[in-house]
Amino acid sequence: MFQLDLRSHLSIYEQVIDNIKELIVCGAIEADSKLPSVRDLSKVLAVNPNTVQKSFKELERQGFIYTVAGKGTFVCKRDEKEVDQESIDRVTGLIEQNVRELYFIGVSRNEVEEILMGIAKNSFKTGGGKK
Amino acid sequence: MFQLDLRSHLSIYEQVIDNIKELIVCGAIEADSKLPSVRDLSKVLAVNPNTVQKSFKELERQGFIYTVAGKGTFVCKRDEKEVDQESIDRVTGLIEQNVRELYFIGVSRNEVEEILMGIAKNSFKTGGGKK
Amino acid sequence: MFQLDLRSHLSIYEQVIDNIKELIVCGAIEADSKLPSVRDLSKVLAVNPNTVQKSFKELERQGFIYTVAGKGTFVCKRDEKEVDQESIDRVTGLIEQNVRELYFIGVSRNEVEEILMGIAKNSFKTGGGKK
Amino acid sequence: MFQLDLRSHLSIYEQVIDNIKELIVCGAIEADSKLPSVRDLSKVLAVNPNTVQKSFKELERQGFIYTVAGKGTFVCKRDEKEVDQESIDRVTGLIEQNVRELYFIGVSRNEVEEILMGIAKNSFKTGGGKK
DNA sequence: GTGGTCTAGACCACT
DNA sequence: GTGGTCTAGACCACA
Repeated sequence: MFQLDLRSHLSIYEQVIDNIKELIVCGAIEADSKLPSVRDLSKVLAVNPNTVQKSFKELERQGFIYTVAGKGTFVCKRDEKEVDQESIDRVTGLIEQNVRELYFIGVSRNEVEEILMGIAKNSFKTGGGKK
Repeated sequence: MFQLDLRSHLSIYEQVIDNIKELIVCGAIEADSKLPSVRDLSKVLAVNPNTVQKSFKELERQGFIYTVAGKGTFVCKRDEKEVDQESIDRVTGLIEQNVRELYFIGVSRNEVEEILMGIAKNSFKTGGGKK
Repeated sequence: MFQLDLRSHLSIYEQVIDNIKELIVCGAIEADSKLPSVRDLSKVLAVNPNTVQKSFKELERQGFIYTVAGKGTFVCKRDEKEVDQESIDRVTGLIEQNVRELYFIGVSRNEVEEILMGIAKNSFKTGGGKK
Repeated sequence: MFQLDLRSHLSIYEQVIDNIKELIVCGAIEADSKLPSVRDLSKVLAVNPNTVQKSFKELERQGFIYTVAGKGTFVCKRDEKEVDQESIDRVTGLIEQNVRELYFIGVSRNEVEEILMGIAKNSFKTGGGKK
């Protein structure tokens, strides 16, 4: 499914969150399809089940998955979620942070703008938009 | 010079790094000018000198400052840092991921574009650019 | 009769209890009228008969229904349930606690009053009252 | 500080959340004062430190406390929090649930209204309002 | 078999 | 000493 980077400064459960989120967001996992069980995924990743569960809990809190007791964990449909300002702010903050990092690296203002405009256009092709 | 947010979940030494980077990148501290000493800065910020020392070490490793034994710590010229295409690609990838997440959350294409334009402009004000 | 929310974090047998209670309290099911059998209801709801059985047991324990061996399960008359002051005090205390939390969150007095008025009216429509 | 009810159907970490929240909301713990450490509280309550930490994490998420790494956990000032619609909805939902329970117990509509109005007035005296 | 909770430890970074 | 993370188990209710 994906691999963990044990040397990363991100904790394991954060990596699990990011990886699953990416799989969901880019459409690699279909809506309402079942995720691997906590136990199975923990075995595959060779980590403790509690760690995986912590990730699942957070993913549910953020509205990416839902759990059905005794059945498993499933991917949310996009349409079912109302646009959540908190999430928008959170992600916008992450982008700002990354843009600052671009400046730190030494990218000029114009280049940053080009990068952002490029992303706005390309990501639309793959990620789609509301209308 | 700047203020720390003790409540932030970023550790103090990371905040020190980020703040000094910010000051350097936006030009508030000129190239080759001297930074406050570890002892002075630790007093101003009311933190342990070890914490400041750790931040300076990391800033030096990242090529933002250099130390002259017995003299102090100084800011590197921007040109001395070569623009690292690999880093740019990595960060650009992260931003793309975040933008996909925005689409998934339900943000429309136009809104995403507005957000990106807003960041491009605001981050320039505070984060500065190469030219 | 009613619908289950498999995604709810309330267990199914609790949902069955709540829904039947609701139907009884608002008068949708008359006193002494017969409830669907465990088997029938479990088919309609597409759940395990044991789950429905468990709900009926609990509803009987709480005094909402009674069973006649070989005949079926029936709804108790409202008057047969005595109003329990202790329970009222307990639940009232919980509501007071919630209201304090609203104030702490920063809701103004007027808004709290509006919220309470709204609940008093809406819950009557669906939840019903004694007379 | 408070006591746990091991026979309650609420899990331990939920009881810890509710108890601490109540202490904060009714003003028993002053703003910016330090809560017992995770380890200490876990000893007092005779539960596992992880259980207490789980409660603290959720309390922080809901905006009642904040943590300072290496220092401890502290109570948020009310003024620092912007009114959070999500929290209002959550608490309003809890009140609705309790009101339904009142109807179930057999309280008449008029009595429920009286109870709610009484709470609105009394809780204002102790809990205070925004203006 | 599923997720949810909990225990009794451990190690880490930070203050 | 503080919170944050993680492990390797265990038990529970539920389906």
